[in-house]
Amino acid sequence: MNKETILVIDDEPQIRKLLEINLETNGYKILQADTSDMGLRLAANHLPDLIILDIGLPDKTGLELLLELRAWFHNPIIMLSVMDQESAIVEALDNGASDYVTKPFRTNELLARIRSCLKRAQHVEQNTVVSFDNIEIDLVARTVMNESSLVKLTSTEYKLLVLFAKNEGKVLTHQFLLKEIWGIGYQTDTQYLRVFVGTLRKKIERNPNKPMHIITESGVGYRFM
Amino acid sequence: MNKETILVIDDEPQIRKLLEINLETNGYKILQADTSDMGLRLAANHLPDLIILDIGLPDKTGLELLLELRAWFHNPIIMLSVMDQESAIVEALDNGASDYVTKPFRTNELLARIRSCLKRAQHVEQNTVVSFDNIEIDLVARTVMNESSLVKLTSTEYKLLVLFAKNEGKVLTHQFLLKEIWGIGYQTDTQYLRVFVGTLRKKIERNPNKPMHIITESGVGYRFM
DNA sequence: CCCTTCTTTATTTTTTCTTTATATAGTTCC
DNA sequence: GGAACTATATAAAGAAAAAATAAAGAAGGG
Repeated sequence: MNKETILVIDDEPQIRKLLEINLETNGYKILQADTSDMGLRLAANHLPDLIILDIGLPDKTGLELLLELRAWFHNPIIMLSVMDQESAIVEALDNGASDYVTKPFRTNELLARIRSCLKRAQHVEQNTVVSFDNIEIDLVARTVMNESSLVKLTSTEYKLLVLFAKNEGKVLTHQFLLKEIWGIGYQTDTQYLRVFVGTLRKKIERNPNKPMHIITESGVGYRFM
Repeated sequence: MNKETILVIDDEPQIRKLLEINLETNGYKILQADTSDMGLRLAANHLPDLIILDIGLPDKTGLELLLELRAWFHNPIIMLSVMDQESAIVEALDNGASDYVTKPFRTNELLARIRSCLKRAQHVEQNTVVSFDNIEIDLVARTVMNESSLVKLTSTEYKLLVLFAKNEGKVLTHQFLLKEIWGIGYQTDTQYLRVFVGTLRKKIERNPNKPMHIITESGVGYRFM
């Protein structure tokens, strides 16, 4: 799984260092900014999964930056502040902050709040469905539909189909396919491919004798359309 | 617009009164419970938009109740507690609490956190009863019916079935299932799964030899339909 | 101590993979 | 264009892997 990226916007180096150590040991990738300008630029360029934003910045108030970010940035933003002033908390939360933590904060609590925010954000994630004409592959559910009816594929057949789908239009050589599915050392077993391409065609082609999706490139390999 | 309903579960009458006044003047409809049993019942019957849950209840710890609620209740739950212990906060947040506020709390901050939670909750439809063909799972009562007769499941079987039901249609890998039910470190004990899937099938499938609900995905895992 | 549930082991059954044989299609070269 | 060759497709059998089942032993709770 990919590391989640967290952007820390804070002008105090010791806070940044503290967060850097703690976040990195917990498996996050971390970006740092000490001004709101730099923070905005980093956020736009890297689209972090979460932003930790200090309210007291030199060039702009954290609240202003929060509003600018919220115009387009929809991932969680956790506000950080020495101010334990209720009105600041209320204002931040009402303007789109996902959470508000006052300094000095407890590391484990902050980490738990980060996890909580990230979990919530992830929930909205949609299914990744790839379709080609009559075929529909749902990579999350790991299902394949042919003319809207569920196709039963073995694990090798599924792997092969996904590999084809990910390289739509390209010619994939026998060597490449064999290496990807069976690993190195099987690169001469072209017959495997013929058998599996055969069964795949039976399962997903409208007319397996006249394949429209898995095209043979004689002497080279196959191409998926 | 309809008034949003908030359920307060707390055994201290003065806290409930305080919340009642503040929430009602802010336009919320409020329900009150002073025990976890009553809280659970009210939650199931009224499906409130948000729950405020005190961690120190007479009959059950707030964390236990949180876990029971989270089996089926997906709207925000804000934990309330006199305990300012970091481990309690971390535990609550990691087990599905949407936020955690320590007593004595500031009213406006709590209201802001309520607004924040309600804003991001997308009001997903939630059922306390999930059914599939001949199977009916009551997540509140923790009971399962097959052809309208009660099925006796062990706690592990129940957990497995709920996990399946919550991921209908998706292939769940052996690894994932083992991690979710038995925890990390059991990820090679595929045989456990076979045994438990076997007993589950005997209890919920019309014809356990031709399962229609728990489908085997050889080499990968299982899929619930 | 009994009963329920969980864990292990052994055995059978099912599914998938690999291999072989043979038919069919495609290429090359005359 | 057609024979000779090469590459591909298909079918099917045997081997291997995975899954299902049964049942015995262990653990834990009342």
